[in-house]
Amino acid sequence: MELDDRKLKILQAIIKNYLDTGEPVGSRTISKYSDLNLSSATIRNEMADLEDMGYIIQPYTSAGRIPSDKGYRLYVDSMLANKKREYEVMEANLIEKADRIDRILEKVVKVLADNTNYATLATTSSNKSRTIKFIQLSSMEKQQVLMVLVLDGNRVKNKIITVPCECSAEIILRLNLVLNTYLQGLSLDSISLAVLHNIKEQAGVDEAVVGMLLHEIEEIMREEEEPEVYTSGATNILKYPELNTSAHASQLLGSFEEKTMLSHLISDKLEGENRDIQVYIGDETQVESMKDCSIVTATYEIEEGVYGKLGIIGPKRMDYDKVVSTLENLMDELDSIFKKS
Amino acid sequence: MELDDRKLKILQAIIKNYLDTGEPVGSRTISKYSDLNLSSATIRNEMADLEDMGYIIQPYTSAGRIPSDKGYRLYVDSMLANKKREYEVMEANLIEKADRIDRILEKVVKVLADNTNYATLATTSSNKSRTIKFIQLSSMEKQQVLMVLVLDGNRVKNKIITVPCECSAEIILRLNLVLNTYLQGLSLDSISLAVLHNIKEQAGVDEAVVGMLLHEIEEIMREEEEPEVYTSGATNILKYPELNTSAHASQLLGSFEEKTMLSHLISDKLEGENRDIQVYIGDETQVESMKDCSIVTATYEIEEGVYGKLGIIGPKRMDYDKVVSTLENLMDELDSIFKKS
DNA sequence: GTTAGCACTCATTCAAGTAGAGTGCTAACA
DNA sequence: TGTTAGCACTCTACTTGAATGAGTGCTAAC
Repeated sequence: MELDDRKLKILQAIIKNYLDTGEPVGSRTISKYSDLNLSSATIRNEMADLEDMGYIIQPYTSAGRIPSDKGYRLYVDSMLANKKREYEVMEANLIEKADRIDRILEKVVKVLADNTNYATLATTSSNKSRTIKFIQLSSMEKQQVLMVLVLDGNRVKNKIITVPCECSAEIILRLNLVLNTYLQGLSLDSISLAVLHNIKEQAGVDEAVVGMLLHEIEEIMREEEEPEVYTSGATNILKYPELNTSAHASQLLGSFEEKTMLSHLISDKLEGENRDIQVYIGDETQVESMKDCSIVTATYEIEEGVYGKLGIIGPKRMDYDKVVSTLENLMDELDSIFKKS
Repeated sequence: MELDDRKLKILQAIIKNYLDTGEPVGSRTISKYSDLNLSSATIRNEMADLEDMGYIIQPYTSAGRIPSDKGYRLYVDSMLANKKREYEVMEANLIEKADRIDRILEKVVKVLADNTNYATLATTSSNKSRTIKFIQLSSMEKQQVLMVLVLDGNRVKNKIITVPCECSAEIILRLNLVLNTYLQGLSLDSISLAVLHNIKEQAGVDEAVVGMLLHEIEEIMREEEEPEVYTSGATNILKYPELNTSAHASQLLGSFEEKTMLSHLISDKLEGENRDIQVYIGDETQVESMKDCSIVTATYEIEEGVYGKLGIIGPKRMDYDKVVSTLENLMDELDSIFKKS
């Protein structure tokens, strides 16, 4: 059997209607509210075909039809194909005051969640190791040293370190010089033993102290390799009855608190793909608890070659059209923000 | 009518039972499972009295009784009175690696949520204005300056500032000196115009730049006055059927994303009280959406005279005993951590 | 003061019945 | 040959009513 034009139109009508109502769609509804001018009987025949072909499902005998994952997939694909980039005005006063990635992303997920009424998340890049832009040690009181580490993308990390001996101003100064000289521009992977050796040699202090500092630097950077996850609007999920069957909802929301799992969710599967928008429907998410959800992800560029992801999680019947265009819009915005900085 | 000993015992039995089951408690249950050796009929008489006195409620004719807010209140008060500080071993490897308040609190709320199975939150102190411990400017590239601000309690804030002109190393050095000299130890309120004047005079740079820096400092400190809120275990709320009526749950969880509201929740009402543990039952929380919840809060000391709060939000029938002892335990722990640092 | 007994109340549960939406199939029609 | 009208059928959702049982209040007896 072939999916001819009429079948396609009927399928689209079914999906559109289902997206609106969340209820199974009957033949009469389509016959009445579409511009096909066909009787319900004809629609029924076609629907039977569409069901045979796997695009729609009948939850039980004599109920209307709902789209299957395959049906959604077709719909989404055709939508992505002739997307007409209709820009919405989004209150994107993001740039102001948002001087650091974490602030920006916090705001982005919030804006996104408010705009779409779905759950949203954003991750910073993983895998790609960050490089050191700048290190600054300052002696605080007694044996405490404040270390500030600026990584590329202006990610600032700081840590207060208690060192075994008191450090004079000169020592701190020297350490700053040495550390910056040798480490600037390096990523964790590219710090060689030779570099470490040089640092220790030229630091002019107790090797234990230097070792400690280096250890902390390593730790901070390792930490940074774990992508951070920002979420918002998790409770939006409760708004969709089909996801709000306490068993699922609770599990789903739970996973929003366990952020590590989420980061895998949207990072893993996108490795190496192009930076377009991706849509995962139902089982395609590969996560049991999300089998009734869809995930839409987008990639943005933090810095030359360093990517982060945005994700939206909602019911399968999410408003793909709006989500995609919102994401596209935001993605461009983010790109330009990061390129500027 | 008087609340004699027997009535009290019956009330306690009712509450205990209700805490366990979440179901209304009947007279027969009490007669059977308490050591009072009274028939159900007698219990019924007493229960009628207790109801008249407002300690228990009958949800509908011929249902068992459930404790009223007033009943809970009595129970909690008597419990707090003869509390025997039974320490539980809590996996409090908090101290390690947690060198900054935010990390500690993040961990605390998580541990607390895992231990109690309720939703938890922690706020840093508000109102009490923080003081500047240390300022460090560093010139990054071009016209960007990294400002690191250490406040009391070792709260480290940083911001990258784009200044209108390039700053030489000497200028930065001088600015550091001047800013630290004049601002160290001051809170936002105690920075006088005279101080500002002195700084501008001695900075030796374009007044615009100094103004900008001061402005940023002010902003950071203002930001810091807004207490930050850390939450965890929000979804635990879904575990309690009486809170999981979609209407409420959704609103309740929603307020967990709106952290500002939460901070008021546990900060406002405690101003000026002693630092004991406080319990708010039902309407006492003063929040409509929490009228079926109880909140238990505890105060910990970040630094001499600076307090933060911990809060646990659960159903009215929460295990007050456990919650209180867990909080007490944790509170001491926190106090000692912060005193050490 | 305590208890046994009894009538009464009311939520909950289950089964049966009804309404309605929707289908599949067949026969008629253009 | 494709389309449509009509009809019997299916299945869910909703309503109704009866049975159940937990629990009470009241009264009278101990």
